[in-house]
Amino acid sequence: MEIVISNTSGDPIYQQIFEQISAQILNGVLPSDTCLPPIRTVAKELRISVITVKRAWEELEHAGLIYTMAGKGCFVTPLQPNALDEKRTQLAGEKLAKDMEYYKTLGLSLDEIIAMLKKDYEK
Amino acid sequence: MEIVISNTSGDPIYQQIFEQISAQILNGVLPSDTCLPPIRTVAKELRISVITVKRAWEELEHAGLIYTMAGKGCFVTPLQPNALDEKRTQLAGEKLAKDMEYYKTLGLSLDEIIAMLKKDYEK
Amino acid sequence: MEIVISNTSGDPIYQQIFEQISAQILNGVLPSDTCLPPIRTVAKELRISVITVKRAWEELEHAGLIYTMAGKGCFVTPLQPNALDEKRTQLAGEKLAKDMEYYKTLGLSLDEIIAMLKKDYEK
Amino acid sequence: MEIVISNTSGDPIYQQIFEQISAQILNGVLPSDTCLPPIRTVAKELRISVITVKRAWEELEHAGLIYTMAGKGCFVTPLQPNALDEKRTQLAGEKLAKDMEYYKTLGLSLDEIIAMLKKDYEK
DNA sequence: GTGGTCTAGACCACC
DNA sequence: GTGGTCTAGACCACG
Repeated sequence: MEIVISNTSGDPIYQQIFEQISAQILNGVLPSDTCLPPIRTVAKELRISVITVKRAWEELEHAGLIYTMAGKGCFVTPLQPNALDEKRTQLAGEKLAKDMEYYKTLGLSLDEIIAMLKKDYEK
Repeated sequence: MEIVISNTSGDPIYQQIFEQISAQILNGVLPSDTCLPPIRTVAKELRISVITVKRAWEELEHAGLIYTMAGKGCFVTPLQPNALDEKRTQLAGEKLAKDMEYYKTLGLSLDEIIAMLKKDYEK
Repeated sequence: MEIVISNTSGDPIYQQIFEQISAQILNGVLPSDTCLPPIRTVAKELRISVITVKRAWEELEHAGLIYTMAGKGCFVTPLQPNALDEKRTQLAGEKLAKDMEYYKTLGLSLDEIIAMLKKDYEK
Repeated sequence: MEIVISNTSGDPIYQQIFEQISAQILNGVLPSDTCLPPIRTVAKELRISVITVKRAWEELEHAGLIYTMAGKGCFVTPLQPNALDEKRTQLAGEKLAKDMEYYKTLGLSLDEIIAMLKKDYEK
């Protein structure tokens, strides 16, 4: 399990953690019922507050990606492969739909967008 | 000149204004040397604070899209068509590059992204 | 707007606040776009931490019952009457379904439950 | 004697056990002086800690539903049928009274509650 | 002035 | 040992 925090990105730390963990769950790196490391351990390793990690864990639980057993730890929710796929495209879809509006008001054509996309994807 | 503000989007108001005006400049709706309306007028019409409009204008000036003549008003910066295009793709490109990272960590393939893109674009 | 906190109930404070405010929104006591009092004010009045109030507000926002405008305050989300009704019965329904299981394992008949219900309702 | 544990319900394990055993005692499935299995056996079968089972047994004893004979085991307390009934309605009544408050603050009418109740009961 | 985030440190319940 | 809750106090962004 790997987490990288950027202090310059502007996004809140708990959200960066959420995005990275959720991605790892959704693309199968963290399989069902995997036990996440204790929040205090993560906090120490990342040199951030326990509260901040907990906040990220809460968002994950709220999104239905992990479940908590008091006194034991937090675990990856068992999800059917198609449920995983659904969540994955849903998460990406929301972001993409929001950005599309902006691209369109900028007057970019669909082809222009796709061209830029391909260029970026290879990096 | 049209601006629509959403209270529920979560984005700060000044940024919503910036995005909409900049888009109108970059896609040619607002041609070179067009005089923008006084910030007090805009503030009244949108029922928001003058400070907020000022902040948006500042961002526009900082981006080199408008220039201010003290006592006279704010005007659209004259730009060569290719300069316009460059800024346009630059702005879109920054956003797109940032989002791409997320799509990739989610494990989406290029084809999947393009498919979703096409679907959204038609709406 | 009235909030009563019980330290003996065992339920966390933020949840008590959430339940009371959500109830007031759902039964129409707090109409659309009502501005909630600042979290610091509520915290002072209830003699609890700002964080605890904020936590309750977050849950309300997550439930789609209020929306936040940074720098201005928090407001009741405008909802169609039927949407209100739907949320209301949904919230109650979840709790009720959970309890029903227990009543059934206790071997209570439907009539027994209804009888107790009527007796309690009048209090 | 059957016990089912849910890791996702959020309720503590010892409480889940308590609710299920107490229900079985109160509705007569476990008659007077029945000997409960040793806590170590239960712990093994459910793959949980002995401490957790012990905790549930303690709650049962505290509720007057079982009694312990050191070195011999735990047994169901002999209760008159009407005493059983009393405890049963008392347990259910406490829960129901608590929930009623919430339903009422949500503005649900008695008829609405009963309607939902009937619908749920059949499931 | 408002809310948004992060911190450090404490106490409790559960296992 | 684990997570759950609450506290007080700080800094920043928005309006």
